[in-house]
Parts: sequence; structure tokens; C-alpha cells
Amino acid sequence: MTSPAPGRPPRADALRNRAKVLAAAEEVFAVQGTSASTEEVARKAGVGIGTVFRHFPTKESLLEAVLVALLERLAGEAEELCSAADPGEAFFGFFSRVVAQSAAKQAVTEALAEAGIDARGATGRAGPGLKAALGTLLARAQKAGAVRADVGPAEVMGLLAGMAYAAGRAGAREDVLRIAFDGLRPRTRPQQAAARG
Amino acid sequence: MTSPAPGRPPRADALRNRAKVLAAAEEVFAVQGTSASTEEVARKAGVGIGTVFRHFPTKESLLEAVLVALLERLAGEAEELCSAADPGEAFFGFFSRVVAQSAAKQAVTEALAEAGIDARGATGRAGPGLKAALGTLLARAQKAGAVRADVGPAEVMGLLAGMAYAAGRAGAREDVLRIAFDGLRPRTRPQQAAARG
Amino acid sequence: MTSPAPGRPPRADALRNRAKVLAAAEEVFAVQGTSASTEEVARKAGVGIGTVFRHFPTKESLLEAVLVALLERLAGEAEELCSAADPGEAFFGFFSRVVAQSAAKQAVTEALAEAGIDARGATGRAGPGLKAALGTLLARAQKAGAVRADVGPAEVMGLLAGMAYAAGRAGAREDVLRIAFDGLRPRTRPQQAAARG
Amino acid sequence: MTSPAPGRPPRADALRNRAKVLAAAEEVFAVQGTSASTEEVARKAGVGIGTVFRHFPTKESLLEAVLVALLERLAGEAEELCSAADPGEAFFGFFSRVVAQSAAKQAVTEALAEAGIDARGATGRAGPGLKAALGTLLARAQKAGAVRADVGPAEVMGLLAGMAYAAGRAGAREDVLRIAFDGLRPRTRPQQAAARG
DNA sequence: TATGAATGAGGTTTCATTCAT
DNA sequence: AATGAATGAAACCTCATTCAT
Repeated sequence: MTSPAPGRPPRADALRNRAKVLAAAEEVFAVQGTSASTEEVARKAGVGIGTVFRHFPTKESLLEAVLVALLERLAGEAEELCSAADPGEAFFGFFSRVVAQSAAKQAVTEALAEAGIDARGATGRAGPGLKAALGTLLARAQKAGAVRADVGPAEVMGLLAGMAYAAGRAGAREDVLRIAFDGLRPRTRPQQAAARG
Repeated sequence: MTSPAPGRPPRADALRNRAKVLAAAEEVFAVQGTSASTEEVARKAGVGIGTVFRHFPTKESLLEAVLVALLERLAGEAEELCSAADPGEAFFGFFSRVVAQSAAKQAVTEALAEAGIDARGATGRAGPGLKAALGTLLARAQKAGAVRADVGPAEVMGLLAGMAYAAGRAGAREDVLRIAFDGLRPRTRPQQAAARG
Repeated sequence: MTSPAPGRPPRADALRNRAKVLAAAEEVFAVQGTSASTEEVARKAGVGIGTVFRHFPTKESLLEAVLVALLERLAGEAEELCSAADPGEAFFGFFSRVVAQSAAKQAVTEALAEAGIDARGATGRAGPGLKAALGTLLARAQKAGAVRADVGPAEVMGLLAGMAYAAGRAGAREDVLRIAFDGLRPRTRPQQAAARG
Repeated sequence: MTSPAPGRPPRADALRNRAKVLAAAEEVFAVQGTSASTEEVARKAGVGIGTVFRHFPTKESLLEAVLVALLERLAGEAEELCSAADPGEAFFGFFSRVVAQSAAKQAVTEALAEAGIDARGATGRAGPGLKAALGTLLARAQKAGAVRADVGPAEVMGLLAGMAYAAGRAGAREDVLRIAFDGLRPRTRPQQAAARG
């Protein structure tokens, strides 16, 4: 691959094709799982197979790009909610929306899982953006008393990945999410009990 | 499942081979994931590839058999706990143990997920055994006031699958499980009842 | 690939196919050069592509096997000539025959070249067989006064590779070989003859 | 060779690019062999891949141009030596130098081989230049008694190609070249001369 | 019944060549 | 004229499945 002369902007049609490939990959991997073939992606994108490999020199790099894009999009949504009026609603609403997306897209679940683990790869590099935004949402919700104080962003990410999987693969619905949410809310009674005791 | 000639009982060595293959498959899929090759399974089992396909005519059927075996084993464990002294401990202990297994074996997670969804396939047919036993564990724990009354076996299965995934892929630990458990515990009444009583 | 149970002889049909593949590869590489495709070899051998890769798991290993087979055959011919009546004729005759083969088969030239260099790979392992036999032929010819005393097997191998290449690629014929042979002959006799004359 | 619009002289920058590509190709093919990619050549030349194909419409034509350039350079060296003081030294020195170059550059060997065979292609058309100059060197050396009288330029070209190959691929060194040189020297006179001296 | 050799579709990747910018 | 993105044939290799031994 000839790298573009440094400083020169990439050509418009190339950018367009890159985006088309990425979008097609996102859809194909969402529907068929990440073992879908690169040819399928090319077909869906309406480009030649060579074009896919020009933009993403290995299948792994394509997959990575898809996951990164998903994570960044989620991080963007989270950031927007950081200034919402009701911090509790913002936090739980975001959580719900991510889970709902995962139900349709397997890739989202994988992205969440990898973002939690992988500090190395590109996925890991994009993870912090989401974790940071989620951390802010969490902190605000905690300050407002909507979420218990003794959980951190890491636990929330783990719970999110699990619920996403449950929604997408195990056919679980709001009932399950409700349990998780209750687990995240501050405990009322025990404190009274503790006060009494 | 291999159907022997009708009326003829399967030969002893054939049964032994079937068991060897199943055990090998369980281990191989646990370690390498379900995309491991059938040859690998045959090698680990110490049999020819042809023998694997004689007992399990497609790779999918082999995978299914592995999942069914896992589910049946879990169901067995659950049934044993149905007569345990402390129903709450029995329920949460079982839940924890399943999640711990999943952390080591991807296949367990898949089994749980499929068991929740698939009412059709063989996995779905084995699911009810687990779901029934889990239902008993759940009912006893609810009656003892250790688990909130408004959740059913289906929700617990979903939560279990999600937590199993979180444990195996997203690197989540007891922290996350604690949140889920708190979500499962009664919110108000039990403590009041305890306080009153 | 499942390795055969140690001690069990390979199946007859497998051996037959292995030989067919090797023969086809030899011919294909001879005609089209070593960059010919593995599919072409399979087609010529009349087997599926999978069969080629079962016997030779990489293209490189196939190529290596071809070269080794060629070297071993040449070594065999050389060994037979070690007991020939006229050591000079044996040596030069062998040299000529190798060169003649190379004219038709590029692969022979490559085999000779690699045998000279590579002490590592399988080709290098087969090289010594040829070099040893050639060494014997050479020593006998030197003792008989047909070849000058101050050259060793390594130089002869080098000369052989060069002449093989010249014959196969540069269109050189006996004229060139005659020069090389004159270079190999002892320097004294002709002069004595000339002195006498 | 790029044909400009008839009557229009090629632009200066185009000529410059052509030269850059040719130089890059020579180096790339020397180091990586002739199977190096055209992209690699473009990168080394610092031009776009399209520019390479504008000047050399196929990879084969680029390769040919490289070989022709090499042959012409060798022919130039040979011509310069045609007026050297010692014809024997000129001839053998040239031979040695060509072989030494080949040890580093595969392409030289190929050029020599093709020059010997191909009367058709561009390589064949450049060959005569070298062959003529070599013929002159040879004739002078023969007249001076340094080379036997019964060999012609064709044989010398063949020997040269073979020795070039031996040097580059078979790891042969001066020992082998010495044999070839001895084969080229007159059989009787020089030694008598030496005996006399 | 058990074996493992044979099969070939399908996957990833490379690269000479074309063509819009 | 120069560029480099796009193309797709073709290469190597894997693996689920079949079938002769």
C-alpha cells in the first residue's frame, strides 16, 4: 500500500468508500456475527474485495475498526447525556439504550467486552473514552442519590457487557434489566436496620 | 445422538468412544472456543475423525451434545442443592458456581444463552431440566425470604447468562455479581418483617 | 492433520497419491518454474487440492520434497557409477548427464544451487548424499589422473550448478561444457604431449 | 519505452521520472528478486504507482528495461576495456567483474541468461551490444595468446551466465571461477612460456 | 465399526493493472 | 502527466464432510 504523501488530505472518494465499507461491516457483523466473511462485507458495501483490504489490511483490523466506531458512538451519546437535567434518568437511560442496541447487534456486545479487557489493542484505546463518559454519568447519578455509592465504572462496564449479552443472545428483556437496576440503586432498608442496630 | 440399528443395542466400545469424543469436545471447545476444528477434537479423543462423525453427524450436532451435557450436569448440581439446609445459600451458591465455571469455559455461557432462547433444538430440550431445578431453588429461596418474590426462573436464567458472559469475556469479578445479587434480594418487606418479628 | 498411529504403515492408496503428487509437482515445476501454482500440481496429479496439502502442508514443503527427490535420484546415479570401470568417464559422464537433465528441468538447477548453500533445510540434508557420491567419483577420477588434483567436491558442485543453469536458461550447449571440462583436467599431460610433439 | 505523442518531445520531468523508476526497479529487483511488487518499486522511486505504469505499461516491460539497462552498462564497461594495455587481463578482469556483480544482483544473471537466448525481446536486442564488445575483448585476448583460439563469443556468454549463477545462488567463489578460467586458457603454449621464463 | 485419506468450497490476502481525480 | 484508489483474478491454505479400506 502506498501511504499518502504526509500532509495531503485523503481523497474524497476514498473517504466515502472507507465509510461505506465500515458501515457495511457493521451491519454484516451485527447480523451474521464476527465470523462473517470479508467478501460479504465487500458485497454489501458495493465495492471490490480489494477495496476492503486497501482500507483495512487484515480482517482483524476491519473488525477492530468496527468495534472502535461503535464504542466511540456510544461514548458520544454518553457525553451528551452528561449535562442532562435528571442524572439518574440519564444514567439508566443510557444503560438501557446500550443494551437495546446490543440486542440487535452482536458486535456491540463484543465491543463492550473487549473494551473492558483489552488495554492493548485499538479497541482498548477507544474503551477509555466510553469508560470516562460512563464514569461521569455514574458520578452524577451517585451524587444525586440515584445510584449506590459503592460501585465504580469498572463494575458498571462489566454489568453492561453482561446485560448486553443477555439481551442479545439469551433473549432476556426488561425484566432482567430491572433486576440489575435494582442492584445498582441505593439500599434503603439495610441502612435503617444498621441505624437501629 | 447415534441411532443404532433398531432393536440392536449399541456396542460397548461404541458407547465408550462416544463418551471419549464428548469429553474431548468439551475440553477443546472450552479452551479454544467453538470454532476449534473437529480434527482437534478427534486428536484429543484419540480416535479417528471418522469416528467423531459417526457419532455426531455434523459439527453442529457435536456442539449441541456438548452444550446439552453441560446443561444436564448443571441441572444435576441444582437438583442436589434442592434439599440443602439454607435455601438462600443454595440459590446464590449455585449461581456463583455456574458463573465461575463460565469464566473458564466459553461453552457454558453459550449453553446458558441457547437454553434460554431455543425451545426447538436439543439444547432447548435440555434447558427445561435446568430451568426446573433452578425454579425449585428459586422458589425455596423466595419462600425463605432470601430472594424477592417478583422474579421468575426465566429472569434468573437471563441474569445468569449475562453474568456468565461478563465473567468469562469482560473480565468482571465478584463486584459485578454482588450488584446482581443485591438486585435479586428483597427490597423492603423482608427487613421490615425481620424488624417486626 | 491426524498423524498416523506410530508403528502403523501408511495406507497403500495414500502412498500412491503422495507419489502421484510428487511426480506431478516435479513435472509442473520443471516446465513452469517453481512459481507454478499448487492447484496446477493438483490438477496434473488428478487429485483434489486438499490432497496435495495433506501430504505437503505448505507449498514450500512440496517444493522441498521435489528438490530432495531430485537430489536423491542424482545421488543414486552417482553411487552406481562409483564402481564403473573408467573413473574419468564415470565422472565426466555423470556431470554431463546432470547438466542434460537440468536443461529440461529448472528444478534440478535450483536443487543443485540450494544443496550447495543450505545446510539447514531438508534440501541441505539431502545435499550431502549427492556431495558424498560426487566426492567419491571425483576422488577416483583424480587418482586415475583424469581430473586435476587441486579441486574438491565443493568446487565441483558449484561448477555443476553453474553449468546446469547455463544449459537450462542460457541456451548453452556442449561447447560450454567442454570448456569447463578442460578446466577440470590436469594441466600436465597435454603439455608433455606438446613437448613431445 | 513510452512513446510520446509523435513529434512532441517528452517533457523533462517525465524523463526524470522514468529514470527514477528505472533506478528504483534495478535496486528493488536486485535485493528482493524479480518477484518484488511494482508498488515497492513505486515507493522506492518516490512516485505513484500510476507513474510506473505510464512509463512501463506492464511489469514485464519494466523488468525488461532493467535488464536492458544492465546489459548496456556491462557493454559499456567492456567497450572501455577494448583499448586496455593487457588484453588477457582485460578479458578475465571483465569476466570476474561481471560475476562479482551477479553475486549481489540476481537480475544481472537473468539478464545474461536472457541475452543469450532471446533473439526476439528487447533483452535480446540489447544482448548483441554486449556480445559484440565481449567478442572484441575475446579476440584481442586470443590474439595475445591469453585465451584459447577455439572458443567463440557465444560460448563465453554461456560460461559467463553459468558462473554468474554459481556465484549468486550456489555460493561458489573464486575457486570455481579459476576452473573456468583454466578451461579458457590455451592448453600448451602458456606453460611452455612459463617453463621458458 | 473405526480409520484417516480425499475432497472442494470458501476464507484471507496479494498484486498487476485500470481509471477517475 | 501524475496520482493513488479501485478492481478482481488468483494464490495459499483450512476444514467440515464423505468414502474407500
